[in-house]
Amino acid sequence: MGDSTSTKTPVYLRIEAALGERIARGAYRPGEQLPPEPQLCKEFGVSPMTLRRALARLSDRGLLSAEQGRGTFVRALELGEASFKLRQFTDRWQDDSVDVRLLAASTVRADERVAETLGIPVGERAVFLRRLLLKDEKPMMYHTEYVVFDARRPLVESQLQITSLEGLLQGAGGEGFPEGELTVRVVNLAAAEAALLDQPEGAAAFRLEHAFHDFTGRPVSWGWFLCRADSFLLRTHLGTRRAERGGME
Amino acid sequence: MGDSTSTKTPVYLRIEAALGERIARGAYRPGEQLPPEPQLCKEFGVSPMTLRRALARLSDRGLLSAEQGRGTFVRALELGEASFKLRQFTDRWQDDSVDVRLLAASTVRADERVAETLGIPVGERAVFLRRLLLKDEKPMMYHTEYVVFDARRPLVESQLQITSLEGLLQGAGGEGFPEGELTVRVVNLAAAEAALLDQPEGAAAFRLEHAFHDFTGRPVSWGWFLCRADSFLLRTHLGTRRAERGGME
DNA sequence: TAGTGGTCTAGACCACTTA
DNA sequence: AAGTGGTCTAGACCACTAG
Repeated sequence: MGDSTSTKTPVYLRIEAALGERIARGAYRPGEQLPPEPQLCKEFGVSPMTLRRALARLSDRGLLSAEQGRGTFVRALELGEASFKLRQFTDRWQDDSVDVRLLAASTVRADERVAETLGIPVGERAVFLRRLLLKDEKPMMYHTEYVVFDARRPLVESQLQITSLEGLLQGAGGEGFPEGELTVRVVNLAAAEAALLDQPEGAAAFRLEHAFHDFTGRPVSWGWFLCRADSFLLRTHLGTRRAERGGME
Repeated sequence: MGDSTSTKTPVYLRIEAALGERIARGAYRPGEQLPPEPQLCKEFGVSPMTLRRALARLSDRGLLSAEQGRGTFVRALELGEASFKLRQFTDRWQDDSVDVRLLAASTVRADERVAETLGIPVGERAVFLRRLLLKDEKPMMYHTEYVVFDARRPLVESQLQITSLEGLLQGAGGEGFPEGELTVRVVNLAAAEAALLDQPEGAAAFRLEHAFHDFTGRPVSWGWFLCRADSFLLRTHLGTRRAERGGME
């Protein structure tokens, strides 16, 4: 008597919720062993596969750890298990008040760093792009990007037409490319960057670097976003509570 | 030719790898529909449940999206789907060369901010802790923490005995508490903080804030780590390649 | 209506741990 | 040997989408 989780919810989700609730309330304590699967099957009146589906999800969430031959145990909360989704980082800019202003678009000769990152010879041509992203007229992100020049692929044109953040996030080398790496660092803004972002020189900022590759593994694009410290953060919840749904709060 | 994934690998993992490979090589392109499940079952010679397990994992990884009644489709790579694991953030400090130095341990009267965050009246007693974390004698993180004072729970003592980073990450309010929130921001270091971290004043730094609750949802602990910009970053891979395993690279 | 994915069953067999 | 979790089967029935 308790959970009247609208009867249409799949059984495995209800079991997941029920067990998560017990952990949250302390009925099952960290380190404790859960009842064996056959017993839980009887308790919930389901087949092994269904029960295991619920347990697997709880394990994925880091709440349980199953050890073959020993049992299933409640895991103590570990900071290291936390994971941050980039989506929340940019969610608030996903509306019409966001403006993408193209500051520069040209081809340049690759210097040493660009050449190495893009896997091309020094001096080779590369597309160079700079954008400023504004929300309600206020600058929020400053984007720099280098794209391998390829006459057969009209990347330049499609890139130039990007005027929304969604387009930029998907189009930043991502259009159809299957591999990418992202790195988040923290930096002090240089004078020019700070000025564009309407921040004092040396202000702290996130630096979100991205690199994309094509189907053969060759680099295609490399760049980074500088994000104002006062407008961006990463947040996550650790533990039993259900993950945040939308992202609005 | 190709994958001789040691014959002991479970079938569902081999199917996941095989399909992921096709996406990575461009055999299945973003937006394309996958063959229907019955066909894939025949191709791989497995039962529906096993195939679906592989598909479910690929969906979880963001490579596929299944739509009931329509089909299963290859998803284009989206920046927003990226997720960063905090583990990598701290992994490199998980050895014996890390030293935890206790700078302060006392009880204080909660000021307005502490009181609000910990959910106690202003002026109530709280445990105050400051630690400096060093690696090879070099300061890396600066930790500040407030813990609700509770005479029945000898948190203070157990906290004082923490001398390893592992202990601190698990013990930072985490010991047996089922809920927590983490926030990553970027800040400029104040003079005192910078001095302790051997950085110039105003240097950019990560600020990892943590808040923990007990089984009834009441706040127990609140604090934050300041992390040198040159020693910390968050990195992730987007796309088909298998997620990094250990964290060492 | 035909075809798709989503859930669930009631077992089987295997791998591992503990005693 | 007994008990644990891990994998897998060969179906069933349902919900949804499309023609």
